[in-house]
Amino acid sequence: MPGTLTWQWIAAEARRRVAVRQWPPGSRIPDEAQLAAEFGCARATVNRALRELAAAGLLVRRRRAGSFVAELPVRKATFEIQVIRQEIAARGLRPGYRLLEAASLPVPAPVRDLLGLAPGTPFRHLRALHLADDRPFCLEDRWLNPATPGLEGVDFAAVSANEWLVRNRPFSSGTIAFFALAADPGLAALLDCRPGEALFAVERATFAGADPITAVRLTYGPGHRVTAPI
Amino acid sequence: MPGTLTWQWIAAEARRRVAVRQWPPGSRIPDEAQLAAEFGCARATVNRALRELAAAGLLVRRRRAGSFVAELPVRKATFEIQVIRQEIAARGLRPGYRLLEAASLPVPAPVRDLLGLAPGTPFRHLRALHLADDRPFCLEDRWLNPATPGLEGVDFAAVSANEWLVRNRPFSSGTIAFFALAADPGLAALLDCRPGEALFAVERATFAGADPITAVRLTYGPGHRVTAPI
DNA sequence: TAGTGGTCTAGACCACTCA
DNA sequence: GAGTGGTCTAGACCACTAT
Repeated sequence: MPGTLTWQWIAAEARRRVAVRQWPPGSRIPDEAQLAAEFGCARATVNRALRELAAAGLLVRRRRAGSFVAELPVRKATFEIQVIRQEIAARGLRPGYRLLEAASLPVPAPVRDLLGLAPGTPFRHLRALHLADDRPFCLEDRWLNPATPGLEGVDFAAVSANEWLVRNRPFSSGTIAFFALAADPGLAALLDCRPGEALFAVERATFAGADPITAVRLTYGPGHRVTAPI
Repeated sequence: MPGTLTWQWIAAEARRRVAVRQWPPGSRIPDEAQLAAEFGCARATVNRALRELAAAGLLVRRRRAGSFVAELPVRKATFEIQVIRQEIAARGLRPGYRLLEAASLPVPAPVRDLLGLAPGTPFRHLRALHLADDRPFCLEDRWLNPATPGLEGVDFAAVSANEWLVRNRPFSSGTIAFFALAADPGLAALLDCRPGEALFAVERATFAGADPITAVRLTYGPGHRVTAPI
Protein backbone atom coordinates (compact mmCIF):
# COMPACT_ATOMS: atom_id res chain seq x y z
CA MET A 1 0.00 0.00 0.00
CA PRO A 2 1.21 3.33 -1.18
CA GLY A 3 2.26 6.71 -0.03
CA THR A 4 0.24 8.11 -2.90
CA LEU A 5 -3.28 7.09 -2.02
CA THR A 6 -5.91 8.22 -4.42
CA TRP A 7 -9.13 6.79 -5.71
CA GLN A 8 -7.26 5.89 -8.87
CA TRP A 9 -4.85 3.71 -6.93
CA ILE A 10 -7.77 1.97 -5.27
CA ALA A 11 -9.49 1.49 -8.62
CA ALA A 12 -6.32 -0.01 -10.08
CA GLU A 13 -5.91 -2.34 -7.09
CA ALA A 14 -9.51 -3.48 -7.43
CA ARG A 15 -8.99 -4.14 -11.15
CA ARG A 16 -5.92 -6.20 -10.26
CA ARG A 17 -7.83 -8.27 -7.72
CA VAL A 18 -10.47 -9.02 -10.31
CA ALA A 19 -7.89 -9.89 -12.95
CA VAL A 20 -6.02 -12.34 -10.70
CA ARG A 21 -9.27 -13.90 -9.49
CA GLN A 22 -8.74 -12.79 -5.92
CA TRP A 23 -12.26 -11.46 -6.51
CA PRO A 24 -13.70 -14.00 -8.95
CA PRO A 25 -16.54 -13.25 -11.38
CA GLY A 26 -19.90 -13.19 -9.67
CA SER A 27 -18.49 -12.95 -6.19
CA ARG A 28 -19.32 -10.27 -3.70
CA ILE A 29 -16.46 -7.98 -2.77
CA PRO A 30 -15.99 -6.40 0.67
CA ASP A 31 -18.24 -3.46 1.32
CA GLU A 32 -17.05 0.12 1.18
CA ALA A 33 -16.47 0.44 4.91
CA GLN A 34 -14.29 -2.69 5.01
CA LEU A 35 -12.22 -1.54 2.05
CA ALA A 36 -11.82 1.92 3.55
CA ALA A 37 -10.51 0.30 6.73
CA GLU A 38 -8.16 -1.96 4.76
CA PHE A 39 -6.76 0.88 2.66
CA GLY A 40 -6.78 3.35 5.53
CA CYS A 41 -8.82 5.94 3.72
CA ALA A 42 -12.25 7.52 3.89
CA ARG A 43 -15.26 5.64 2.61
CA ALA A 44 -15.91 8.40 0.08
CA THR A 45 -12.60 7.61 -1.57
CA VAL A 46 -13.48 3.94 -1.93
CA ASN A 47 -16.90 4.98 -3.19
CA ARG A 48 -15.37 7.09 -5.91
CA ALA A 49 -13.12 4.26 -7.06
CA LEU A 50 -15.86 1.62 -7.10
CA ARG A 51 -18.26 3.97 -8.83
CA GLU A 52 -15.83 4.32 -11.72
CA LEU A 53 -15.43 0.56 -11.98
CA ALA A 54 -19.18 0.10 -12.00
CA ALA A 55 -19.48 2.69 -14.78
CA ALA A 56 -16.86 0.72 -16.71
CA GLY A 57 -18.99 -2.42 -16.39
CA LEU A 58 -16.52 -4.26 -14.18
CA LEU A 59 -18.66 -4.25 -11.05
CA VAL A 60 -22.36 -4.39 -10.40
CA ARG A 61 -23.47 -2.47 -7.31
CA ARG A 62 -26.75 -2.92 -5.52
CA ARG A 63 -27.93 -1.19 -2.38
CA ARG A 64 -28.24 -3.38 0.62
CA ALA A 65 -26.87 -6.31 -1.41
CA GLY A 66 -23.31 -5.13 -2.01
CA SER A 67 -20.86 -4.89 -4.89
CA PHE A 68 -20.29 -7.86 -7.19
CA VAL A 69 -17.77 -8.68 -9.89
CA ALA A 70 -19.61 -8.81 -13.21
CA GLU A 71 -20.02 -12.33 -14.65
CA LEU A 72 -19.81 -11.24 -18.26
CA PRO A 73 -18.59 -7.69 -18.12
CA VAL A 74 -20.17 -5.42 -20.70
CA ARG A 75 -17.37 -3.40 -22.20
CA LYS A 76 -18.16 0.12 -23.29
CA ALA A 77 -16.69 1.93 -26.25
CA THR A 78 -17.11 5.69 -26.34
CA PHE A 79 -17.00 7.38 -29.71
CA GLU A 80 -16.56 11.11 -30.00
CA ILE A 81 -19.05 12.78 -32.31
CA GLN A 82 -17.31 15.82 -33.69
CA VAL A 83 -18.53 18.42 -36.09
CA ILE A 84 -17.77 17.03 -39.55
CA ARG A 85 -15.56 19.96 -40.43
CA GLN A 86 -13.41 19.17 -37.40
CA GLU A 87 -13.45 15.49 -38.17
CA ILE A 88 -11.94 16.28 -41.57
CA ALA A 89 -9.44 18.76 -40.17
CA ALA A 90 -8.36 16.22 -37.55
CA ARG A 91 -7.29 13.94 -40.40
CA GLY A 92 -5.02 16.67 -41.68
CA LEU A 93 -7.27 17.43 -44.65
CA ARG A 94 -8.78 20.69 -45.84
CA PRO A 95 -12.54 20.78 -45.16
CA GLY A 96 -14.97 21.89 -47.82
CA TYR A 97 -18.72 22.07 -48.02
CA ARG A 98 -21.36 22.27 -50.74
CA LEU A 99 -25.11 22.60 -50.27
CA LEU A 100 -26.91 20.46 -52.83
CA GLU A 101 -30.55 20.91 -52.03
CA ALA A 102 -32.81 22.76 -49.61
CA ALA A 103 -36.57 22.44 -49.60
CA SER A 104 -39.62 22.14 -47.42
CA LEU A 105 -41.15 18.70 -47.85
CA PRO A 106 -43.46 16.26 -46.10
CA VAL A 107 -41.38 13.97 -43.93
CA PRO A 108 -41.02 10.43 -45.30
CA ALA A 109 -42.34 7.60 -43.18
CA PRO A 110 -39.09 6.22 -41.71
CA VAL A 111 -37.99 9.64 -40.52
CA ARG A 112 -41.50 10.34 -39.22
CA ASP A 113 -41.35 7.23 -37.06
CA LEU A 114 -37.88 8.05 -35.85
CA LEU A 115 -38.93 11.51 -34.72
CA GLY A 116 -42.48 10.65 -33.68
CA LEU A 117 -44.23 13.04 -36.08
CA ALA A 118 -47.71 13.13 -37.57
CA PRO A 119 -48.06 12.19 -41.25
CA GLY A 120 -47.66 15.06 -43.67
CA THR A 121 -45.68 17.26 -41.31
CA PRO A 122 -43.57 19.61 -43.44
CA PHE A 123 -39.92 19.64 -42.49
CA ARG A 124 -36.91 21.40 -43.91
CA HIS A 125 -34.95 18.96 -46.05
CA LEU A 126 -31.26 19.59 -46.68
CA ARG A 127 -28.67 17.66 -48.63
CA ALA A 128 -25.06 18.69 -48.57
CA LEU A 129 -21.70 17.28 -49.41
CA HIS A 130 -18.69 17.59 -47.11
CA LEU A 131 -15.34 17.61 -48.88
CA ALA A 132 -11.84 16.73 -47.72
CA ASP A 133 -9.07 18.18 -49.90
CA ASP A 134 -11.75 18.77 -52.55
CA ARG A 135 -12.72 15.12 -52.64
CA PRO A 136 -16.13 13.88 -51.42
CA PHE A 137 -15.98 12.86 -47.78
CA CYS A 138 -19.53 12.50 -46.56
CA LEU A 139 -23.08 13.17 -47.68
CA GLU A 140 -25.31 14.86 -45.14
CA ASP A 141 -29.03 14.17 -45.67
CA ARG A 142 -31.05 15.98 -43.04
CA TRP A 143 -34.62 16.66 -41.96
CA LEU A 144 -34.90 19.71 -39.77
CA ASN A 145 -37.82 20.95 -37.69
CA PRO A 146 -38.86 24.30 -39.21
CA ALA A 147 -39.99 25.46 -35.77
CA THR A 148 -36.41 25.41 -34.51
CA PRO A 149 -35.80 28.85 -32.97
CA GLY A 150 -33.36 31.02 -34.87
CA LEU A 151 -33.67 28.96 -38.02
CA GLU A 152 -35.06 31.74 -40.22
CA GLY A 153 -32.36 33.67 -41.92
CA VAL A 154 -29.69 31.01 -41.60
CA ASP A 155 -27.87 30.48 -44.89
CA PHE A 156 -27.11 26.78 -45.09
CA ALA A 157 -25.07 27.35 -48.23
CA ALA A 158 -22.55 29.12 -46.00
CA VAL A 159 -22.74 27.08 -42.79
CA SER A 160 -23.53 23.39 -42.64
CA ALA A 161 -26.63 22.49 -40.69
CA ASN A 162 -24.39 20.14 -38.76
CA GLU A 163 -22.28 22.98 -37.45
CA TRP A 164 -25.11 25.46 -37.00
CA LEU A 165 -27.01 23.00 -34.84
CA VAL A 166 -24.02 22.15 -32.70
CA ARG A 167 -23.41 25.83 -32.07
CA ASN A 168 -27.03 26.86 -31.61
CA ARG A 169 -28.99 23.86 -30.36
CA PRO A 170 -26.41 22.02 -28.35
CA PHE A 171 -26.82 19.35 -25.73
CA SER A 172 -29.95 17.73 -26.99
CA SER A 173 -30.66 14.06 -26.41
CA GLY A 174 -31.28 11.42 -28.99
CA THR A 175 -30.07 8.22 -30.57
CA ILE A 176 -27.32 7.26 -32.94
CA ALA A 177 -26.96 4.20 -35.15
CA PHE A 178 -24.11 2.85 -37.27
CA PHE A 179 -24.71 0.55 -40.23
CA ALA A 180 -23.58 -0.35 -43.74
CA LEU A 181 -25.35 0.32 -47.01
CA ALA A 182 -24.68 -0.23 -50.69
CA ALA A 183 -24.15 2.87 -52.83
CA ASP A 184 -27.05 3.49 -55.20
CA PRO A 185 -26.12 5.21 -58.48
CA GLY A 186 -26.88 8.68 -57.12
CA LEU A 187 -24.77 8.16 -54.01
CA ALA A 188 -21.98 6.65 -56.08
CA ALA A 189 -21.86 9.72 -58.30
CA LEU A 190 -21.77 12.08 -55.35
CA LEU A 191 -19.23 10.15 -53.30
CA ASP A 192 -17.08 9.23 -56.28
CA CYS A 193 -17.31 5.47 -55.91
CA ARG A 194 -18.72 2.48 -57.79
CA PRO A 195 -22.46 1.75 -57.60
CA GLY A 196 -23.03 -1.09 -55.15
CA GLU A 197 -19.92 -0.30 -53.16
CA ALA A 198 -20.25 -0.86 -49.40
CA LEU A 199 -20.45 2.42 -47.50
CA PHE A 200 -20.45 3.25 -43.82
CA ALA A 201 -23.33 5.37 -42.56
CA VAL A 202 -24.53 7.01 -39.37
CA GLU A 203 -28.07 8.02 -38.49
CA ARG A 204 -28.89 10.38 -35.67
CA ALA A 205 -32.17 11.61 -34.31
CA THR A 206 -32.05 14.43 -31.80
CA PHE A 207 -34.58 16.07 -29.54
CA ALA A 208 -34.77 19.07 -27.23
CA GLY A 209 -36.77 17.62 -24.40
CA ALA A 210 -39.69 16.02 -26.23
CA ASP A 211 -39.47 18.29 -29.29
CA PRO A 212 -37.90 16.76 -32.37
CA ILE A 213 -35.05 18.83 -33.77
CA THR A 214 -33.50 16.88 -36.57
CA ALA A 215 -32.89 13.49 -38.16
CA VAL A 216 -29.78 13.07 -40.24
CA ARG A 217 -28.04 10.36 -42.21
CA LEU A 218 -24.35 10.79 -42.87
CA THR A 219 -23.04 8.49 -45.58
CA TYR A 220 -19.26 8.33 -45.79
CA GLY A 221 -17.04 7.65 -48.73
CA PRO A 222 -15.49 4.21 -49.29
CA GLY A 223 -13.14 2.86 -46.66
CA HIS A 224 -14.34 5.06 -43.84
CA ARG A 225 -13.78 3.73 -40.33
CA VAL A 226 -14.67 5.08 -36.94
CA THR A 227 -12.45 4.05 -34.07
CA ALA A 228 -12.41 4.30 -30.32
CA PRO A 229 -10.28 3.14 -27.42
CA ILE A 230 -11.84 0.41 -25.37
CA MET B 1 -33.99 26.64 -6.05
CA PRO B 2 -35.20 23.36 -4.79
CA GLY B 3 -35.86 21.42 -1.67
CA THR B 4 -34.24 18.47 -3.43
CA LEU B 5 -30.69 19.61 -3.89
CA THR B 6 -28.42 17.09 -5.48
CA TRP B 7 -25.52 17.25 -7.87
CA GLN B 8 -27.94 16.12 -10.56
CA TRP B 9 -30.10 19.16 -10.01
CA ILE B 10 -27.08 21.39 -10.28
CA ALA B 11 -25.95 19.63 -13.43
CA ALA B 12 -29.39 20.10 -14.98
CA GLU B 13 -29.43 23.77 -14.02
CA ALA B 14 -26.00 24.27 -15.57
CA ARG B 15 -27.17 22.53 -18.76
CA ARG B 16 -30.14 24.87 -18.83
CA ARG B 17 -27.97 27.96 -18.45
CA VAL B 18 -25.83 26.82 -21.34
CA ALA B 19 -28.86 26.01 -23.49
CA VAL B 20 -30.47 29.44 -22.96
CA ARG B 21 -27.17 31.22 -23.52
CA GLN B 22 -27.02 32.56 -20.00
CA TRP B 23 -23.60 30.96 -20.20
CA PRO B 24 -22.70 31.37 -23.88
CA PRO B 25 -20.25 29.12 -25.77
CA GLY B 26 -16.67 29.92 -24.94
CA SER B 27 -17.50 31.96 -21.86
CA ARG B 28 -16.11 31.32 -18.44
CA ILE B 29 -18.64 30.25 -15.85
CA PRO B 30 -18.49 31.17 -12.15
CA ASP B 31 -15.99 29.13 -10.19
CA GLU B 32 -16.99 26.29 -7.91
CA ALA B 33 -16.95 28.38 -4.75
CA GLN B 34 -19.26 31.01 -6.23
CA LEU B 35 -21.70 28.41 -7.48
CA ALA B 36 -21.66 26.63 -4.14
CA ALA B 37 -22.55 29.93 -2.48
CA GLU B 38 -25.29 30.62 -5.01
CA PHE B 39 -26.86 27.19 -4.66
CA GLY B 40 -26.26 27.00 -0.95
CA CYS B 41 -24.39 23.72 -1.08
CA ALA B 42 -20.90 22.40 -0.52
CA ARG B 43 -18.26 22.92 -3.13
CA ALA B 44 -17.86 19.15 -3.49
CA THR B 45 -21.43 18.95 -4.73
CA VAL B 46 -20.80 21.56 -7.40
CA ASN B 47 -17.59 19.79 -8.28
CA ARG B 48 -19.41 16.52 -8.83
CA ALA B 49 -21.95 18.19 -11.11
CA LEU B 50 -19.41 20.08 -13.20
CA ARG B 51 -17.18 17.03 -13.47
CA GLU B 52 -20.03 15.12 -15.11
CA LEU B 53 -20.68 17.94 -17.55
CA ALA B 54 -17.01 18.08 -18.45
CA ALA B 55 -17.01 14.32 -19.06
CA ALA B 56 -20.01 14.83 -21.33
CA GLY B 57 -18.05 17.38 -23.35
CA LEU B 58 -20.23 20.32 -22.39
CA LEU B 59 -17.61 22.11 -20.30
CA VAL B 60 -13.87 22.40 -20.48
CA ARG B 61 -12.17 22.75 -17.10
CA ARG B 62 -8.66 24.03 -16.52
CA ARG B 63 -6.90 24.55 -13.22
CA ARG B 64 -6.21 28.10 -12.32
CA ALA B 65 -8.08 29.21 -15.46
CA GLY B 66 -11.60 28.10 -14.61
CA SER B 67 -14.47 26.27 -16.30
CA PHE B 68 -15.59 27.22 -19.80
CA VAL B 69 -18.54 26.36 -21.99
CA ALA B 70 -17.29 24.33 -24.93
CA GLU B 71 -17.31 26.17 -28.28
CA LEU B 72 -18.10 23.12 -30.34
CA PRO B 73 -19.09 20.49 -27.85
CA VAL B 74 -17.87 17.04 -28.72
CA ARG B 75 -20.79 14.70 -28.18
CA LYS B 76 -19.99 11.22 -26.98
CA ALA B 77 -21.85 8.06 -27.86
CA THR B 78 -21.23 5.04 -25.69
CA PHE B 79 -21.82 1.63 -27.21
CA GLU B 80 -22.08 -1.46 -25.06
CA ILE B 81 -19.95 -4.34 -26.24
CA GLN B 82 -21.67 -7.49 -25.11
CA VAL B 83 -20.73 -11.09 -25.56
CA ILE B 84 -22.20 -12.10 -28.93
CA ARG B 85 -24.34 -14.81 -27.38
CA GLN B 86 -25.96 -12.19 -25.13
CA GLU B 87 -26.30 -9.76 -28.01
CA ILE B 88 -28.35 -12.39 -29.83
CA ALA B 89 -30.37 -13.31 -26.76
CA ALA B 90 -31.12 -9.64 -26.12
CA ARG B 91 -32.85 -9.54 -29.51
CA GLY B 92 -35.11 -12.35 -28.38
CA LEU B 93 -33.41 -14.92 -30.62
CA ARG B 94 -31.93 -18.30 -29.81
CA PRO B 95 -28.11 -18.18 -29.92
CA GLY B 96 -26.15 -20.83 -31.74
CA TYR B 97 -22.47 -21.32 -32.47
CA ARG B 98 -20.38 -23.33 -34.92
CA LEU B 99 -16.60 -23.52 -35.05
CA LEU B 100 -15.46 -23.53 -38.66
CA GLU B 101 -11.71 -23.62 -38.45
CA ALA B 102 -8.92 -23.70 -35.89
CA ALA B 103 -5.26 -23.68 -36.77
CA SER B 104 -1.87 -22.28 -35.84
CA LEU B 105 -0.68 -19.95 -38.57
CA PRO B 106 1.74 -17.09 -39.17
CA VAL B 107 -0.05 -13.83 -38.54
CA PRO B 108 -0.91 -11.87 -41.71
CA ALA B 109 0.60 -8.41 -42.05
CA PRO B 110 -2.41 -6.23 -41.18
CA VAL B 111 -3.05 -8.12 -37.96
CA ARG B 112 0.67 -8.07 -37.20
CA ASP B 113 0.70 -4.29 -37.41
CA LEU B 114 -2.43 -3.98 -35.34
CA LEU B 115 -0.95 -6.06 -32.53
CA GLY B 116 2.65 -4.95 -32.93
CA LEU B 117 4.10 -8.42 -33.62
CA ALA B 118 7.26 -9.61 -35.35
CA PRO B 119 6.86 -11.16 -38.82
CA GLY B 120 6.23 -14.90 -38.83
CA THR B 121 4.86 -15.05 -35.29
CA PRO B 122 2.56 -18.07 -35.09
CA PHE B 123 -0.87 -17.30 -33.68
CA ARG B 124 -3.93 -19.39 -33.12
CA HIS B 125 -6.41 -18.67 -35.90
CA LEU B 126 -10.12 -19.34 -35.30
CA ARG B 127 -13.14 -18.87 -37.52
CA ALA B 128 -16.60 -19.41 -36.14
CA LEU B 129 -20.17 -18.61 -37.03
CA HIS B 130 -22.66 -17.26 -34.53
CA LEU B 131 -26.28 -18.15 -35.24
CA ALA B 132 -29.56 -16.53 -34.25
CA ASP B 133 -32.57 -18.85 -34.50
CA ASP B 134 -30.39 -21.10 -36.67
CA ARG B 135 -29.70 -18.35 -39.16
CA PRO B 136 -26.22 -16.84 -39.64
CA PHE B 137 -25.75 -13.78 -37.45
CA CYS B 138 -22.08 -12.98 -37.40
CA LEU B 139 -18.76 -14.41 -38.51
CA GLU B 140 -15.97 -14.30 -35.94
CA ASP B 141 -12.49 -14.31 -37.46
CA ARG B 142 -9.90 -14.25 -34.70
CA TRP B 143 -6.16 -14.33 -34.12
CA LEU B 144 -5.27 -15.39 -30.63
CA ASN B 145 -1.95 -15.25 -28.79
CA PRO B 146 -0.97 -18.88 -28.11
CA ALA B 147 0.86 -17.73 -24.97
CA THR B 148 -2.44 -16.69 -23.37
CA PRO B 149 -2.53 -18.39 -19.94
CA GLY B 150 -5.13 -21.11 -19.61
CA LEU B 151 -5.55 -21.46 -23.35
CA GLU B 152 -4.38 -25.10 -23.57
CA GLY B 153 -7.22 -27.50 -23.16
CA VAL B 154 -9.94 -25.04 -24.09
CA ASP B 155 -12.37 -26.55 -26.60
CA PHE B 156 -13.40 -23.73 -28.89
CA ALA B 157 -15.94 -25.99 -30.56
CA ALA B 158 -17.90 -25.85 -27.31
CA VAL B 159 -17.25 -22.29 -26.14
CA SER B 160 -16.70 -19.35 -28.44
CA ALA B 161 -13.35 -17.61 -28.08
CA ASN B 162 -15.36 -14.44 -27.63
CA GLU B 163 -16.99 -15.73 -24.49
CA TRP B 164 -13.97 -17.59 -23.15
CA LEU B 165 -11.87 -14.44 -23.36
CA VAL B 166 -14.48 -12.26 -21.68
CA ARG B 167 -14.70 -14.71 -18.82
CA ASN B 168 -11.02 -15.45 -18.50
CA ARG B 169 -9.07 -12.43 -19.75
CA PRO B 170 -11.38 -9.60 -18.86
CA PHE B 171 -10.70 -5.91 -18.59
CA SER B 172 -7.94 -5.64 -21.12
CA SER B 173 -7.37 -2.45 -23.07
CA GLY B 174 -7.42 -2.00 -26.80
CA THR B 175 -9.11 -0.41 -29.74
CA ILE B 176 -12.30 -0.96 -31.63
CA ALA B 177 -13.26 0.11 -35.15
CA PHE B 178 -16.53 0.04 -37.08
CA PHE B 179 -16.66 -0.02 -40.87
CA ALA B 180 -18.46 -1.40 -43.90
CA LEU B 181 -17.26 -4.05 -46.32
CA ALA B 182 -18.64 -5.86 -49.35
CA ALA B 183 -19.35 -9.58 -48.99
CA ASP B 184 -16.91 -11.71 -50.96
CA PRO B 185 -18.31 -15.02 -52.23
CA GLY B 186 -17.08 -16.96 -49.20
CA LEU B 187 -18.61 -14.50 -46.76
CA ALA B 188 -21.83 -14.42 -48.75
CA ALA B 189 -22.15 -18.18 -48.53
CA LEU B 190 -21.52 -18.20 -44.79
CA LEU B 191 -23.78 -15.28 -43.95
CA ASP B 192 -26.50 -16.26 -46.40
CA CYS B 193 -26.47 -13.09 -48.47
CA ARG B 194 -25.61 -12.00 -52.00
CA PRO B 195 -21.97 -11.53 -53.02
CA GLY B 196 -21.14 -7.83 -53.00
CA GLU B 197 -23.76 -7.02 -50.39
CA ALA B 198 -22.80 -4.28 -47.93
CA LEU B 199 -22.03 -5.69 -44.49
CA PHE B 200 -21.28 -4.09 -41.17
CA ALA B 201 -18.10 -5.15 -39.43
CA VAL B 202 -16.23 -4.55 -36.21
CA GLU B 203 -12.52 -5.01 -35.57
CA ARG B 204 -11.05 -5.17 -32.11
CA ALA B 205 -7.49 -5.49 -30.91
CA THR B 206 -6.97 -6.17 -27.23
CA PHE B 207 -3.96 -6.20 -24.95
CA ALA B 208 -3.15 -7.12 -21.38
CA GLY B 209 -0.77 -4.36 -20.47
CA ALA B 210 1.65 -4.41 -23.40
CA ASP B 211 1.02 -8.07 -24.31
CA PRO B 212 -1.18 -8.67 -27.33
CA ILE B 213 -4.07 -11.00 -26.60
CA THR B 214 -6.24 -11.09 -29.66
CA ALA B 215 -7.37 -9.39 -32.84
CA VAL B 216 -10.82 -10.15 -34.11
CA ARG B 217 -13.07 -9.13 -36.97
CA LEU B 218 -16.79 -9.66 -36.52
CA THR B 219 -18.74 -9.45 -39.78
CA TYR B 220 -22.47 -9.21 -39.32
CA GLY B 221 -25.26 -10.36 -41.59
CA PRO B 222 -27.10 -7.90 -43.86
CA GLY B 223 -29.01 -5.05 -42.22
CA HIS B 224 -27.17 -5.13 -38.93
CA ARG B 225 -27.17 -1.86 -36.98
CA VAL B 226 -25.58 -0.88 -33.72
CA THR B 227 -27.29 1.82 -31.74
CA ALA B 228 -26.64 3.95 -28.69
CA PRO B 229 -28.29 6.77 -26.81
CA ILE B 230 -26.58 10.09 -27.22
C1' DT C 1 -35.83 -4.32 9.85
C1' DA C 2 -31.17 -3.88 9.05
C1' DG C 3 -27.32 -3.43 6.00
C1' DT C 4 -25.59 -1.50 1.92
C1' DG C 5 -24.59 1.98 -1.44
C1' DG C 6 -25.72 7.11 -2.66
C1' DT C 7 -25.06 11.49 -1.46
C1' DC C 8 -24.16 15.80 1.08
C1' DT C 9 -21.31 18.79 4.30
C1' DA C 10 -17.52 21.61 5.98
C1' DG C 11 -13.09 21.80 5.94
C1' DA C 12 -8.44 21.06 4.31
C1' DC C 13 -4.31 20.52 1.41
C1' DC C 14 -2.33 19.96 -3.00
C1' DA C 15 -1.18 20.51 -8.13
C1' DC C 16 -1.29 22.97 -11.76
C1' DT C 17 -0.91 26.93 -14.57
C1' DC C 18 -1.84 31.54 -15.76
C1' DA C 19 -0.42 36.19 -15.18
C1' DG D 1 2.69 34.25 -6.66
C1' DA D 2 -2.05 33.37 -6.49
C1' DG D 3 -6.40 31.51 -8.01
C1' DT D 4 -8.57 27.53 -9.68
C1' DG D 5 -9.89 22.77 -9.96
C1' DG D 6 -8.69 17.94 -7.92
C1' DT D 7 -8.92 15.30 -4.20
C1' DC D 8 -9.17 13.51 0.57
C1' DT D 9 -11.35 13.31 5.34
C1' DA D 10 -14.68 12.32 8.96
C1' DG D 11 -19.05 12.38 9.73
C1' DA D 12 -23.92 12.24 8.73
C1' DC D 13 -28.42 11.10 6.82
C1' DC D 14 -31.07 8.97 3.30
C1' DA D 15 -32.96 5.38 -0.17
C1' DC D 16 -33.36 1.19 -1.39
C1' DT D 17 -33.93 -3.66 -0.92
C1' DA D 18 -32.73 -8.34 0.69
C1' DT D 19 -34.04 -11.00 4.36
